[in-house]
Amino acid sequence: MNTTKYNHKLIESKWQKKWKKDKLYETGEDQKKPKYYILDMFPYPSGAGLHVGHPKGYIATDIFARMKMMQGYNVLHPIGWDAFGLPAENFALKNKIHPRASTDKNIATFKRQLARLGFSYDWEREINTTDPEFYKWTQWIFLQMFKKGLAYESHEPIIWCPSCKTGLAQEDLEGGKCERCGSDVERKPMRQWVLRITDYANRMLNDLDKLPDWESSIKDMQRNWIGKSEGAIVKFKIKNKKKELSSEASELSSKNDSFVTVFTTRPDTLFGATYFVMAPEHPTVKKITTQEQKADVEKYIKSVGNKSELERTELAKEKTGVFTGSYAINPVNGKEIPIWIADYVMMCYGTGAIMAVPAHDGRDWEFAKKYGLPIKPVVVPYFEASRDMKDKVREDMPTKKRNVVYALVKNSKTNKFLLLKCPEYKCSTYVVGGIDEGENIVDAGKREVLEETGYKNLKFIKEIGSEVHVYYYAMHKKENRYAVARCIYYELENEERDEISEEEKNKHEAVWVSEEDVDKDMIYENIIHFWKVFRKGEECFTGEGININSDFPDEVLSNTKTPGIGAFDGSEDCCPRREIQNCHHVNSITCNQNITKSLNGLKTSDAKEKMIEWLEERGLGKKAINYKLKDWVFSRQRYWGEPIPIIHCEKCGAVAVPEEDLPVKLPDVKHYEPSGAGESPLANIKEWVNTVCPKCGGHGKRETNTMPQWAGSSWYYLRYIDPKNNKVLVDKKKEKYWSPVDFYVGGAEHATRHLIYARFWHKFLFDIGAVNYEEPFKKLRHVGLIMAEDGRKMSKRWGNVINPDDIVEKYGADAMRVYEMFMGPFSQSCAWSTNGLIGAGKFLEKILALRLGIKNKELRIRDDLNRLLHKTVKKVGEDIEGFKLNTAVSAMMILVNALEKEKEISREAYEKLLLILSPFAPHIAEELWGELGNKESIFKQKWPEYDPKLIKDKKIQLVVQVNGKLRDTIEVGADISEEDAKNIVLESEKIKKWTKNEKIVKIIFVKGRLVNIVVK
RNA sequence: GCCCGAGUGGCGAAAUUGGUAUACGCGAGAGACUUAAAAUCUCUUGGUGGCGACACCGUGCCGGUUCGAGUCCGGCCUCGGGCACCA
Repeated sequence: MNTTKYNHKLIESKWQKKWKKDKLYETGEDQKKPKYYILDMFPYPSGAGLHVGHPKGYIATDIFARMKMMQGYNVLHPIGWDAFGLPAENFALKNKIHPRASTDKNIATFKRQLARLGFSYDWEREINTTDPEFYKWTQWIFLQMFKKGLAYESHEPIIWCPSCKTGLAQEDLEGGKCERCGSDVERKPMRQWVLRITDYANRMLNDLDKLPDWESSIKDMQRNWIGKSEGAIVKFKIKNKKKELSSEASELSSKNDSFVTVFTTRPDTLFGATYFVMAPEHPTVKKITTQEQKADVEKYIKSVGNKSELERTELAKEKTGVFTGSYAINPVNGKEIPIWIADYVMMCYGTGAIMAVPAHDGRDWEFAKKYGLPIKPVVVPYFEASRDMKDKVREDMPTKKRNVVYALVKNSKTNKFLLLKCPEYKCSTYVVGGIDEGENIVDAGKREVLEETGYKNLKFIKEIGSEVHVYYYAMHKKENRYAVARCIYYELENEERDEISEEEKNKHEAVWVSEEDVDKDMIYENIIHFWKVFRKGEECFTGEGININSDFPDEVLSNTKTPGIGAFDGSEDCCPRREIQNCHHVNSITCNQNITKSLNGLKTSDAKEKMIEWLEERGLGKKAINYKLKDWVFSRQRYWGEPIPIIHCEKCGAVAVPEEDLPVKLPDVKHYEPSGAGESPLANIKEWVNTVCPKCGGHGKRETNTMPQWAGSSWYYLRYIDPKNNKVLVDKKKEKYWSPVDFYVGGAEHATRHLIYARFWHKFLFDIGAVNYEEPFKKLRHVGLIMAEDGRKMSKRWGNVINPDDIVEKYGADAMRVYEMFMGPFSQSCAWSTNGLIGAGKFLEKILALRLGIKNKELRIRDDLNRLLHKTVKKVGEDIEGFKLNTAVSAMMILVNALEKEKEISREAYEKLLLILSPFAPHIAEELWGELGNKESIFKQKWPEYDPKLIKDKKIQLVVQVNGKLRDTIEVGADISEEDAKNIVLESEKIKKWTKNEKIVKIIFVKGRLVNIVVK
């Protein structure tokens, strides 16, 4: 190589062959060395092959892995194939080839494409989820779950994709449609296997806090997905309905009444429950609908059934519903409230029924307004003076309760509002005053306006919102005030006005303010609150506050005939959903002997607690936690997946395939199209299906459903550690050394599926003692997409796909690697730019050209250049560690630009440059390294070190500011003292210009950085 | 509606976490080499004013804290991602 142009094809293939031959990237097993396990989310080998966006993450991990190798770690950096599942099967169906054949072909393509980029994967550890030796262990894990009761059969309606002809999990939906084909999905009752992931919901949620090196956005997404809500379940008695409705006669249900249970996060608002709503599919609906309402209800249920899932959620703007004719009894006040059905209540969340509190829930409010249902406020906003202010409540002072009126007055002629400006507090308020004993609030407001502003003629318009409570310390009265404030809105009839007293004049000034400026100088939240309510119109109050209207009536308190806690027996009409019935998370509050008679005056959090206590004492409800996360629907009625290792026997039921019989191999079939009848194509292979029951030896039939695409990926990272072990899924000693994955990199789209499933399986494996750690992935980073040059996603549809093969062919693997790292922050999505790629190529060519200036004999490197070299070594190392690969590249560019200006450069400097470049551009670095006469691979070298002493600048540009504005920079010694700096700075002509006529107030000195002269 | 994240030149983006805003790269313009083009090299490149040194403005918008704000606080606007009638 003599020119600056280099033949990338030649050197890339040369070194790829050599590295392979020398087994350079074989994983070390010397457990005395520190280990580093760096993992990419393994690819799904689709038929389309790779585009340039796919390898971005692999390039980054490869750089990281190579640096760790050079730093002396045992590095595990494996790759494999996630190849079961719908996409592969649909591809095979479309192209009329067997999925086995198409999958093998796709893998070969992917492998070839990846190999060209020169990755340091240890191919000895390659895995493939469709390999029976691999999925044997996927099946084994399923069996362990089955044995622990975590895998169970269910017949509940599930999401069904009519186009893919299979059941799906909640996670397989995207915007209410099938994530694979975009079809509208249906609900279909069918037999299915389900994994009890909800049992792990709380642990998965809490343990997120143990993962400081995960991106917080992904943790937030998981928290959101798990969706924990704390609250209570409450039983509502159905009026005039006896237990004969119940399908089962429980010995605990000695009472004859029938109940419906709701879940609520706001038990404190139970007194405001003025009606009751069930989901249209709720099993109890049929039983409680009265004869008169039957026709309406049936018609409504039918109309809801015709709506797709999507219409019902996203597009349903207006709420609809219908009265069932029955009433429920509100347990806290004995009131009869109508039971409606409405499709804004979902069968799939909570208990499928709600208590409606229109005063404090937006949806209930909307519904109540539409259907004229009563709205009863039971919580009011509460404000306490904030901590820093002088009016903070004082424990040592008495408290006086007062009823207060806020008078909001508008002059319609000028469209302005009357406010009082208080100079003392630098704020404005409405006219505010106490209501005298026996005085009407409207009159009180008028009186106050007259006294404080002199305006005589006001017309009452309406009251704004409901009352608010304010607690503060009244300085002038030396007492705490608990004010119950209401706001009355008046309009000015005419501008007739009395003189007001001098005293009032001094306190505040009456001003008229336009609508936009009303809240400008308002500082008290309680004052602002009413203004917001006034402007937005009537809205329900969903926040926290103080309870009102919440007295337990005597007849309810004295009623001893309340049902016991035993009524939570899970009987169907009580609570049809398992999550609630068998809720493990219930904590009983210890019984309180004092009878609670009212929740009035309690803050929301206290009111919740008290209410739960009250309900629990009477067996009317209990504390409960609900999750959005649903159990994982785990069976697919399709061919291309791991067979579920279960045998059905008429006598013994579902029986596990004995472990020694694993794997249950996926049989070869001619026709693998899904039937659509809710059976997998495997059902047609009689000789495979019919078998012997392992338990009784009688006739058994194999389970014909297969596992979903996400099964293998839920544990594959463990198999890399010990890929050929045929005794256990992973040797526990090896696992202890290599686990957890130190660094995991992949797409953010896996935040709520793969990463939730894998954490679930891992925790299960931990529980059964198969692995050593509770969490699989220590550090997680997500890779940003590469968009096409036109800013759209790369897709066949737009014809904007760039194939890495073409890029490698034309510009070389190294240029592509450097460019993809340089294009922007790793996790951010970014558009491809061919010009940018060419720029990266130029950078490599510059390095190539530099070698012509190398002097082999001793060459003293200039101090400033040497400093830059060491700084760059430091920065590149730290940036790789912090995954700031774009700035690592830019740092190297800066160094190269500086070296380029030199006529001669030292061999040592050049070698250091090559060492830090090598993870990014392994082929060219290895080639140049060899060209210098080195016999051993550059990747066997030690990562270069920098000298911290050398890095320190001797001279700095001292920034000189006057009043924060840059006026001069002066070169000084880096360790200049404050005294010297000030003296030098004040001598500067440029600075004198700005300071000569001014008075210097003070001088700020920041060591090694700047001087700021403050003048007046 | 709720939960994240982000708004900096013509573009991709930097900024030692409160201390010279726009590093590095791309693009553009001018010049050198060339018969010419490509490639390569050199210079210029936030805006306004000025021949100029220089001055003023400038990190989505408004306000605040500070000697000093792209960075911190409060209130908006816009875009991206996730969830979504979640009771």
